[in-house]
Amino acid sequence: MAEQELHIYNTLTRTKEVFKPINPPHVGLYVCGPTVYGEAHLGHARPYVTFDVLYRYLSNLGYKVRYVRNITDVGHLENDADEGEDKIAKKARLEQLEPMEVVELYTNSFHESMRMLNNIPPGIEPRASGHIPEQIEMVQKIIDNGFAYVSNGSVYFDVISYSKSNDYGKLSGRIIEDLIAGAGNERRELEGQDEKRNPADFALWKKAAPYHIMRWTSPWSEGFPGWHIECSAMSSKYLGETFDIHGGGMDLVFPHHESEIAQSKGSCGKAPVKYWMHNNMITINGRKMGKSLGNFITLKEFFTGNSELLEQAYSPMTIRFFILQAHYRSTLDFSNEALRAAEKAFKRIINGLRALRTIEKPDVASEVNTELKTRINEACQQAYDGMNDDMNTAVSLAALFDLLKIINSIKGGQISLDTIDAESWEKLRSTYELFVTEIFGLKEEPGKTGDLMNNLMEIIVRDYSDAKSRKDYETVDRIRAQVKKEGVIIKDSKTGVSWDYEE
RNA sequence: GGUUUCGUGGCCGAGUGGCUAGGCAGAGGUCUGCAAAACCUCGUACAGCGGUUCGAAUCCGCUCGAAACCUCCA
Repeated sequence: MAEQELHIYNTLTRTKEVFKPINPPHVGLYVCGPTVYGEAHLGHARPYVTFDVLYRYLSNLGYKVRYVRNITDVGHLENDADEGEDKIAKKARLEQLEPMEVVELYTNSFHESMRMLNNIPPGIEPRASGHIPEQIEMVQKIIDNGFAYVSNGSVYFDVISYSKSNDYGKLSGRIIEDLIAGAGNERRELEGQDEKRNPADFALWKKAAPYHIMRWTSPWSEGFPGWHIECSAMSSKYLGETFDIHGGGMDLVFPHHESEIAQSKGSCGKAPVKYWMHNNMITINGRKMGKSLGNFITLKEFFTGNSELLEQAYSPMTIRFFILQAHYRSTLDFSNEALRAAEKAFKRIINGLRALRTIEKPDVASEVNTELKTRINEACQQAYDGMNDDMNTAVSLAALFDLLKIINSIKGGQISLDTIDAESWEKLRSTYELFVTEIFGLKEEPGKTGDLMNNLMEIIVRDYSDAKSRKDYETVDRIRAQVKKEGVIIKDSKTGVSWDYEE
């Protein structure tokens, strides 16, 4: 059915490329995970939903995907403060908790949010703190190769030395001379700046200041790993020196991913990644939602509605759908109105799924409607075309809405099943089911459709239907009014009676 | 200051040389004991000004506006 190849936009080449795995059918996928020093917010949901859909789609295409997403629990320097201080250590002091307590708290919370968003857990979720030896080993290799130097117990990557034989700045489109000069911009004087040979150099290992809590022994000092080395060390450990896809937010392109490339090439001489994929930001009032801007809304707040910026609670599936409605490389603007629209649209899609599952298709079609057949074929094709064109979920979703109209028309009696041939019906059914549940990962909201509820409603709906066929409208109205009190709506249609939760 | 990106109808959001995106909201209609749902119809939108072209929302230039990165950041 998917007769087109998957194209993905590669930040490295700034073009859409045909996706060809290095060792098919295996695919290595690495996504930068969270730094667990705070609650995950809406902005965090974007890459994890985006790359979850990629993971699901690749798997569906038959690839064996190894999906690795790290947990950053080592903490990095905080540069917006007066002093350099470990993020996790700082939070620990403020809350009177052990650093690893903070790490556990927010890691668990993160996992809970991911589970609610129906993201499939990565196959491997390595923690930076559990891979200190690998990071030290990699730093040593870079030193041995002459691309790093030790200065006062810290180790820095030597950008100038590296640039003589490599293109530092290729991924982010930066010009090395500008970086080396470090002039023109309003860079602040950062701690340790005087230890560097050049402002563009970045830390591979930092000697711990006395107040720094998280520290490990290394050949150079008691300290902690630099800002970018964990991803390099862990991705190469689990996916090999060169792997297929590396994903993350656009804000990580420089310096994080640029430095990952440099570290890998500096240690083993190979470029680490074939396809770099970056999702765009979620904005609020036109500005990036971010920790440092203080304009973020946590996922938990969305789920509970407990925020002054929110007019109501929004379910995890609403959030997921909201993200899917835009292309991942576009900015996506948050607003209550947009969320409410996503909520209603999601509901329609999921109701369509429920309807679809109740439709029984007779084996024979009396008179086939060729126009309808074409419409089904085109919509199904468009669903795949959208995904194949750099994962354009917005286009695929539009195709699903076209299929949804057909499903609802069948259910509502406007289209007769007799006019659809068996093959087209099966295509419609399987495509809709596959895209909604498997590829987009949308599902009925948990707790809303327990078996008990379904069974009880079955009884009630039967009485309702009986009363209706007797034209006992007094009973009909009474039943409807009673269930409405419990937040359930009974809906009549030509093909039967169904029920749903009230808005 | 440097680099890059963007500006689409009331809102969100695809598209990127000629062909209806889609969703939400709104208007009208069909169906219906009523209601809800569903279905059908309706919006001639592409920041502004020039240019290229038979033809531009889509390419080029300028103007205006916004954002991201250059510092931890999804």
